[in-house]
Amino acid sequence: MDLDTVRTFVAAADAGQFQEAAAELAVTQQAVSKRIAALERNLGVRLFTRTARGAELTIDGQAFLPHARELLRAAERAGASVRPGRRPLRVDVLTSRSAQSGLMRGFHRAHPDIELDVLMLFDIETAVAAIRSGAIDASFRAVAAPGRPLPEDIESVRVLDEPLQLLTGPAHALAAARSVTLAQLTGHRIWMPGIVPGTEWTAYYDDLVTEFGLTIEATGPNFGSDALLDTIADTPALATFMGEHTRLIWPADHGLRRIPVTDPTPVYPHSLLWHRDNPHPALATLRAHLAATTAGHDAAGTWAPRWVIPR
Amino acid sequence: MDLDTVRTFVAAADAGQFQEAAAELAVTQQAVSKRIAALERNLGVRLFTRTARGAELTIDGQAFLPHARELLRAAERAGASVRPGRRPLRVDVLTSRSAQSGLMRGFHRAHPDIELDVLMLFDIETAVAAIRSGAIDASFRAVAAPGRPLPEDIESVRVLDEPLQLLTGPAHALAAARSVTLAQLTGHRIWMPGIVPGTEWTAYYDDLVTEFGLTIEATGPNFGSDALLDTIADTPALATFMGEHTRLIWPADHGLRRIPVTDPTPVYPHSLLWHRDNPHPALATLRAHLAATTAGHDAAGTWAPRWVIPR
DNA sequence: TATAGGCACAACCGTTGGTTGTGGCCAGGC
DNA sequence: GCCTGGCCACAACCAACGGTTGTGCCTATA
Repeated sequence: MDLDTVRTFVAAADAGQFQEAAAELAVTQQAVSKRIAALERNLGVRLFTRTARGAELTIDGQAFLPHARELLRAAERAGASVRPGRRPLRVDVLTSRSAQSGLMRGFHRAHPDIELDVLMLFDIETAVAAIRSGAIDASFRAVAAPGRPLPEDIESVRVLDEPLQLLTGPAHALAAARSVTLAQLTGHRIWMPGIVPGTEWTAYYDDLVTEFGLTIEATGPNFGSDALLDTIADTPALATFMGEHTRLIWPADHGLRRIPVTDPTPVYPHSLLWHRDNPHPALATLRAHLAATTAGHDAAGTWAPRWVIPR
Repeated sequence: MDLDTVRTFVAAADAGQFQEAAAELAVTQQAVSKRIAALERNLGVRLFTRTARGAELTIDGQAFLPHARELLRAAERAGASVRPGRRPLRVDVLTSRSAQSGLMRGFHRAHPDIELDVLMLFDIETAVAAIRSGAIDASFRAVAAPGRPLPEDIESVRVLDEPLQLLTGPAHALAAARSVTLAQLTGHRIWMPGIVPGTEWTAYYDDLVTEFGLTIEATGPNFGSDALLDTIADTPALATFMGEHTRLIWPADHGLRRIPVTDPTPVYPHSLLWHRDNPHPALATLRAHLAATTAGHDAAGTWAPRWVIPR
C-alpha cells in the first residue's frame, strides 16, 4: 500500500469522480484510474462503483475511507515530528512508567491540542547536550550531577519530590510493616540493578548510602523491570526502592508489597530542564502547567541530596 | 513518504544495524541504505548515526520512531478493514450524531478490543441488501418499511425507543413550554427537510401526521443540519423534531429549545438488523451488549407506528 | 438517436528502486 | 602499529513501476 495511492483514493472519494480528483492532484485521469485499480487489486476488493457520471464508493470503500484518512493523518504527524521549526514539543523522561510520564500525561489531558513527543535519553549529559543543541525542548531529570553545576544557558525548576517506597516480596522480613524508617533498613539488602554508574541515579543513591549507612547493591546485569520484580518477589532477603508514583505492571499473584519509608522520607527530586532561549510556545505552557499542578508540596520530613537543584 | 521505507526504518531501528534489517526484509544491505538515505533526504533530518558496528538512532530518529510505528499500525488497520473474513465488525447507523452512534460508543467503551467500522448507508433497502450480501454485519434501522416485512433471513431486535422532542428557536410560541402534547402541535409548522421520500423515515412521519393531524413539511432542499438549526433558531413559526439523544453542535447563542412531547410521547424505535447466518463473533457480543444495556424501557405513554418491529 | 461526460485499455517512455561490485571507515586482536 | 573483520556508502547497471498520450466504450440526458 502506497501513501500516494491512499491520498488518491481519498481525493476521488471526496470528489465523487476520478476526473476532478486527477485535477486536484495534478495528474491525468488515467493515472488516477490506474492508482485506484492497483489499490483495489492489492486489497482484493472493489472500492468504487464506476457510473456514467463519476465513481461512488462501494460499502467496502466506505469502510476503508476513515482508515485511509487516519493513515494520511498519521503520515502527516510522523512528518511533523521531525520538521524543524514548529515541531511537537520534545520532552525527555526517565522511563515510560515514571512519575514524569504521569506528569506528561496530565499535561496532555490539560492541553490535548499540544503535540508532544516523549523520548528517553540515556543520562543527564546526553539530555543537557540535546537541550543545548535544540534537539529536545525539555528534560525531566532527577537532579544535577554533584559538583557539576548546570551550564549557564540551561534553566531548571524542581517540579516534583517523589517519595521512595520500599518494594519487597511477600516473604520479606519487612513485608508486613505499614511503614519503615531509613534506620530500620540498615543491614537489609537493597538491590537496584538498573543503576548505571556515572549517571545521576548513582550519585543520588551514593549519597543515600553514605548518609544513612544502607547497603545498596547495583551489581548484576539489568534484565529489565520484569526480571527485577520477579526476583524481588521470590527472594525474601531482597528489596528495592521505587518511586511512589511509578506504575508497575506485574502478575497479580507476585504479592509485591509497597512500604512507605519515613524519618526521613527519601524523595527523588524531579526537575525540569530547558534552554534559556528556547522559543517553543508549548514549552511556556508546559512550565506554567507544572508550576500550577505541582505547587505546594511539603518538604518537611523528607531527604534529598544537598547538591540537587533547590526548590 | 513510502510505507515500505517506513517499515525499513522501523526494522533498522529495531535491529540496530542495516545489515540485519536487510536480512529480515529479504533485500540487500544496499537497498536498506538507499531507502534510509531517501527517507532522511525527504524528511530533511538525519535519522541514524552510522557507527562502525551498526547504526543507532539520532534524537530525531527516536522522536520519529513511535510515529513510524503508528503509521504502520494505521496501515495494518486500513488493510484489515476490507480483508474478507475476520475484518472489523461493520455496523450501519443513521447519522453520526444519532442515539445509535451513542449506543456504538458505549459498546466500544465496553469492548475496546473489538474492531469496529461504522458506516452510514442510504436507507433500509440498501442496508438489508448489504446485510444479505455480507457487506455489513448489522444495521441500526428505525423500523421496517410498512407492508414490506423483513426477509426471512434477516433477524432483528428493537433496542431503543428514543423519545422525540420538539426543537424550537427562542421566539417560537412554544419556546417557554416545559412540555407539549401532540395535540398542541396541531396547526404549528414542523419542518423536516432531511426526510428523503421513500425511506422508512418518511413512513414514520407519515403515520405520525395521519394519526395526530400534524402538519409536517419535508419540502425544500436539505442543506444539512447546520442550516436546519440556523433556520429553526431564526424562524419563530418553525419547529422540528429531534431524537432525545441526538447530539447537536450549534453555536451557543442560537438559544435553541428542546421541549419534551407527551400524551403520547412519539418514540423512534431503533432496531438492530442482522443476517441469521452471520458468523462474525463480535456480532453476538454486540447483541448481548445491547440486550444488557437497553433492557427495561417502559412503553407506556409512548407512540410508534403499528408496523414497526415489535418489542 | 445524437451528444457529452467520464472511466478503462493500450502503447510508449522516463524515473524510480532494486541488484552486484567495490571501496572506505572504524574497532578489536595479534 | 598493522591487519582483519564487520558494516555502511557509492557507482554502474537493469527491470519494473508509474506516468502520459491516444482512443474506445458506456451511460445518462436532451
